[in-house]
Amino acid sequence: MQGLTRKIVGDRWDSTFVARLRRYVEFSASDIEDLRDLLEGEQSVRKRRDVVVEGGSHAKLSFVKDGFAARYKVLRNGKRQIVNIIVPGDVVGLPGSFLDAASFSVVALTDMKLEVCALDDYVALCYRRPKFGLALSWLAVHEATTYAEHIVDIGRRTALERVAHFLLEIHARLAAVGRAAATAFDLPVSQEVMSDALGLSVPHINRMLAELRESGMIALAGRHVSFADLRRIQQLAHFEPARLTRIPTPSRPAAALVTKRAHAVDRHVGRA
Amino acid sequence: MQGLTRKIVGDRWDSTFVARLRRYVEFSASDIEDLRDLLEGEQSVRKRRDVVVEGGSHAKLSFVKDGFAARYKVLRNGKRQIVNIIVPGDVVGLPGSFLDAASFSVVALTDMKLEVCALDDYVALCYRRPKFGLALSWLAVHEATTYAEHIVDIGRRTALERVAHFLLEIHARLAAVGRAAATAFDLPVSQEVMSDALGLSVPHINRMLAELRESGMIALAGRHVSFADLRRIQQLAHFEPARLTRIPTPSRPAAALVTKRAHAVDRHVGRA
DNA sequence: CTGAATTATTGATGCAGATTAACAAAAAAG
DNA sequence: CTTTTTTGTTAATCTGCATCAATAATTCAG
Repeated sequence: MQGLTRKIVGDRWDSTFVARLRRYVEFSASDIEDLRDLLEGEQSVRKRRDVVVEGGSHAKLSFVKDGFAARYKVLRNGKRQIVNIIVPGDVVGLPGSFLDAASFSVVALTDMKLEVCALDDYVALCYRRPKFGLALSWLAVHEATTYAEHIVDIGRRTALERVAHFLLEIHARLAAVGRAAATAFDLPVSQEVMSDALGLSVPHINRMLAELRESGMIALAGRHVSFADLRRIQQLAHFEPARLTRIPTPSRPAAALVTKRAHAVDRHVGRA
Repeated sequence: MQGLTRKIVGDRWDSTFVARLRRYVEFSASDIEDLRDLLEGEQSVRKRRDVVVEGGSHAKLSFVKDGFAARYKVLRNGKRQIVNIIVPGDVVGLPGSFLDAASFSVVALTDMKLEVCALDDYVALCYRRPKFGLALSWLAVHEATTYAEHIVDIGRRTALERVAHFLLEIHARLAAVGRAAATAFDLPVSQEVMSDALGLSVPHINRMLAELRESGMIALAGRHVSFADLRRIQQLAHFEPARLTRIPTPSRPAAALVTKRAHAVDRHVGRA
């Protein structure tokens, strides 16, 4: 059952997603082999179509090889909130697989290429190679952190700061998987999408972009964004890149379990 | 190394947190034993103090036995955004353990009791019992989903809806761990905290609470909240409880890995 | 190449919610 | 019980951004 899969999958499938997983843990060649065997082949999704992630036992995990998507929710009043922009190297299907009702949907913002595997199979792999379970945890935590930053964005930043922060965040995420230059990138996203991601109206997004342009912080050529002065815009946006640690390797197999006394934490109050 | 730990920990430590983990996977008595052995003892944190989660290899996971906390970030302009309210049964230390710099902090909103274990030890346990790695993934995904809902809240709901949704969400989370009645609960949280969680000003929170009271949706007695008409307020808030699925058990040890053809997804567009 | 559909841009108007400032009511501290 | 600190409540004013509306510029489909 190996040869077949590998042939369909091709030889350099591992680029984006394995690179992503390797940010969290070290994987051996045989680990990667095992993962590769789970893949059911490449899927394409057209721009504007939903990326389907059936619930229950048919649930799938999809690794984004190429293209952009957005996870969103539509309220009864018709407003849409985009919760996350999905970029190459991301995994689609995590929340979807875990919740009965798909309370969130995912649309392709561009044509996409996905590598799909069944959640059940991935879980089985985790039992054989626990490393993958941990990698999944890290991935999920990383995603949660992205969401957390998004909350700060929407909750307490001004419109201008939000837009700036949004651009910087996407840039950083693309750069992390080698899809962006040092100070520029392509953002295949309309202003309407940005407005739904940032909780602003389209006209206002437009004005803020204009302001960033006029103040010389960014340059726009179609949907190519470049940062004129990275420092300055980072400062404006209160942006700080997330530096994540890797999963501790089990060097000491079942580490010394020293029992410690319970003690009160003694630190200062948490307000500024 | 067992007996000692167990004595300190006490006999019914498992109530809240194990109940929480059991929402995701089935655990045997011996699984629980192993987890228990990791615990370093109970910690107390006083109201208004930071819950410390050292980074790097000293990272700790803390299981909240009792009390409330808030994960937050303070911007340079002095504004604070609370990203998540932490309730009994939650785990503190996930993002903190994974990121180098503690970009978020956690304050105790009330006096708290925590059960602490070293992240390294938990990781080691995951290698021995992969189930725990998966449980951690589910926990993290669940948390991410909570965050996602919070983004929708702040991004696209009116102030009134936000406050209503906030109350309903906390209520649901408390009810899930047996800390709330069917239509009432205690919310040990000041209006300032609510304002920082919901991205609103304190006076406005106050008005919205008053409005909910006047319209007969809630009753407030000090910090005891009760819902007069659950349906109505749920409707107002666009609230739908999250129903999560459990981790598929590896019934078929290394499930049949059938290779499937790559095929394009064919569904309709994702807008309303 | 041409009309249709998105997407971007700009302006005028209104309102939701911020801000500021008191003051009342509770807790907490002493 | 008194003082201090924290929390809640209310009101007056101001503003950032939504909303609505119209037009230009693109992109897409045939």
